[in-house]
Amino acid sequence: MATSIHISLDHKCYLREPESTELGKRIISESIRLIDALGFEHFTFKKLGAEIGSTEASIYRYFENKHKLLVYLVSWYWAWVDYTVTFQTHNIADPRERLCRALEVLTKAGQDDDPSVAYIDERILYRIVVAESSKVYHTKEVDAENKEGYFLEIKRLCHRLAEMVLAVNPAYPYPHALISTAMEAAHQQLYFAKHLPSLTEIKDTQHPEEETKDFLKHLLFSAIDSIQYKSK
Amino acid sequence: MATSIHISLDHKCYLREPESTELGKRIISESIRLIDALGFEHFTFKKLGAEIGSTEASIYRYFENKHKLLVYLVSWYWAWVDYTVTFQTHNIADPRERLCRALEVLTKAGQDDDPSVAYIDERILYRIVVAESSKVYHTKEVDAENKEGYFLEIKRLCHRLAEMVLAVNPAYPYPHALISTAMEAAHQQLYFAKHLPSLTEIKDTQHPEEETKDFLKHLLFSAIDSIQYKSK
DNA sequence: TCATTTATAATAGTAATACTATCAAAAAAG
DNA sequence: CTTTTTTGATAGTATTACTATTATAAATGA
Repeated sequence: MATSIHISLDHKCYLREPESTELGKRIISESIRLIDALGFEHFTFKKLGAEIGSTEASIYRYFENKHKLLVYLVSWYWAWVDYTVTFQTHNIADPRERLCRALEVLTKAGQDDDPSVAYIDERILYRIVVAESSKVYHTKEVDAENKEGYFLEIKRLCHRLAEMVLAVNPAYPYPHALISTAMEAAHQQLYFAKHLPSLTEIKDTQHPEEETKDFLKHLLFSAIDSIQYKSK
Repeated sequence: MATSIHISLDHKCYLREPESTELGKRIISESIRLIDALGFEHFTFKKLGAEIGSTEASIYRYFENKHKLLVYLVSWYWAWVDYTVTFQTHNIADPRERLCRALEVLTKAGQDDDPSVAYIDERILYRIVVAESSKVYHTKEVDAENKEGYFLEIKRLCHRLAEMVLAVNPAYPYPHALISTAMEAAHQQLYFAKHLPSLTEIKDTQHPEEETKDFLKHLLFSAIDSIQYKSK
């Protein structure tokens, strides 16, 4: 991912497009740093304003509230993973290998050294996604926000991966459920490894992403393969 | 579960034991109703006070803040599931059948018609757990709260189920990861079925718990069985 | 039973959060 | 170089998340 790419979202969770201005980009890049440092509940627009040498009021011109900013960050992340999965799998003919590669991207999305967008630190963003992303849809407003298209990016990726599952075995009956479970588990297991280690065999030392990938690979392929293959 | 049982927690996330007084019990039973109705972010002690004809200040004598109240509710839920799993599986000799039964309890914990504790509506509590439980450990305070023992109940259940996995196949290398994934997925898939249906094949119509159970049963047993059996 | 401890209700108050409004200055666009 | 747009500075409001105080009510215990 050496050349610069552009990730655009399928919805407008913002008031003003943050990538269109200098201030907007600073809001994004510093909010990533600050949410990671403080945790989402302790993060406020006032603190962010102080951090970037601007004011609360100016930030409110870009995002209605901090929840919508989180939606933006998480949606951006899923759009980026979707792009990366597509890019990394497009010339792989074998369905099993393709799904394997996709799982690798999914579990190693936090390892990227070569950021594709200058003002977004993907490694820190990944930590935010692991720790906070479930909050974007665990709200009373989930149905209204779903209608607004706020979750299109994760749905698109889920569907793409589910199709890869079906390419391996068209008879597997729960491709989307399997993938959404894996997408959540990829983050959860890393979080558990770090904070609640007795809930997982994954160790936070060494290469937790690698171990998570192995666990998920085995989980997915045994589920897919234990259904007798039937072509469409 | 006809006779009354007593669920006690392994930690003190409260200031005063709520089950020891009339007010304490009203705090628990009405907070369950109110969190379900408003969602956790819109829920406040002031609103709860109004609901139960008491005051904010009185509630603060039982719980330091609303987060600790949620910890209490979710811990109670896991302790109750743990109790139910133990009760429902203790005379089943066959390891596979035992794990099956446990998975059934896990996915159908919201179906209980015959509440074991008078002031706790387990069906509503289950909805709260499905929608809000991940928030109890997704905070900056997770490590400190873990030290205080706030997550002992879920860890105990996870370990119990992991042992059931090992009883089926002692060679399976990720029993805790598998179970923690399943515990989370049981709730997530129900939530997705209701709010983000394109992420799952589970339908919210009819019997989503039954479908979730089938999905998880297949997922777990294919993972466990695809490792060659080796006895300890 | 009465004295004493303890729990609750009522009220008030503070600091922080989550915003909204106004207006002038600066920057960008035409 | 004028007009529009964006930002910064400031102020202000309602709500949240508490803490403190005191009077009363209830429970306890000698």
